[in-house]
Amino acid sequence: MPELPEVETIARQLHAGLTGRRLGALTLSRADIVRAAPGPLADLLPGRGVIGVTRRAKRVIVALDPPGELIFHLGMTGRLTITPAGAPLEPHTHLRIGVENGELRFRDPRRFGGVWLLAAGDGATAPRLGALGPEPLTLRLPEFRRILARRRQIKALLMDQAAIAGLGNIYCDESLHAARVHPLTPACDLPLEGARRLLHAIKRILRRAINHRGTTFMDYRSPDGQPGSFQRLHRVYQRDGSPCKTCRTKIVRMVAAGRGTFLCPRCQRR
DNA sequence: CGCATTTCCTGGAGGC
DNA sequence: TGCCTCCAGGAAATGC
Repeated sequence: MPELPEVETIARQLHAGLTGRRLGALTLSRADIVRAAPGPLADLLPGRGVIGVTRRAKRVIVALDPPGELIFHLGMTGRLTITPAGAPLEPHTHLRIGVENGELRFRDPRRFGGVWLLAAGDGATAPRLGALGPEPLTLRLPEFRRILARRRQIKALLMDQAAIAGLGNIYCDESLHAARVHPLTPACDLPLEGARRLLHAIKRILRRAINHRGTTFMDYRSPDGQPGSFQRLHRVYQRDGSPCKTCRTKIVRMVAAGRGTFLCPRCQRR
């Protein structure tokens, strides 16, 4: 499940592998993964150059010349790889684009992900590419406090991409535990010190996860095929029944914001 | 407004 | 071994 650190890892590798290359032949095996485009990708992409690859929230953005943006959202099981030409085709490969050193491939078994081709700057209004809140890594405390100023469960708020963009279930739970905040706490009930702790925890955990190339539980691999390793440093996610690494109390699982949610009932009191 | 539920989709896990 | 059912979840839509 690619969240911000995984998408950052993917974008960095694609940037290294694609920048300065020209896009070639295109094969689209499942048309419905293209969520928005001004016309057929096969007419619009081949021949264009790649200026660079960046990340915004959980999206991979390929900047094109002539100008435009090819955006990938990976959903749950989406994977982007740069594959040698002629490598065996893996199941659920929906899109292939030739590049000089091989092929950019987009796979996504569950198809929660998708592809957008946009004129530069059109990102905010495209269908199924909803508005995004600020990036957590550069968020400052006063703005974070404004975001928190609502009577809404803190977990639901952190998961809402329109409030803060890029956190998903894993890093949300890990951050709440590190900051000792219960997931059901109304956001506006967090005192100044709690908000400061939570923001610092979010940033620290995201940075450390990026350094570990993200978390791999099942599907996630970066474009070079390697798994991440941050799962070894998880303190609550998927650890229900195991002792809290801080206080030895058993980690419990509950449902919050419609998602499996892991917490330490002692470290994270209501 | 906020929260829960449903929808999309497949592979993996567990039951029998 | 082989079915069957259930369930995970990012994000949007729907219902209360």
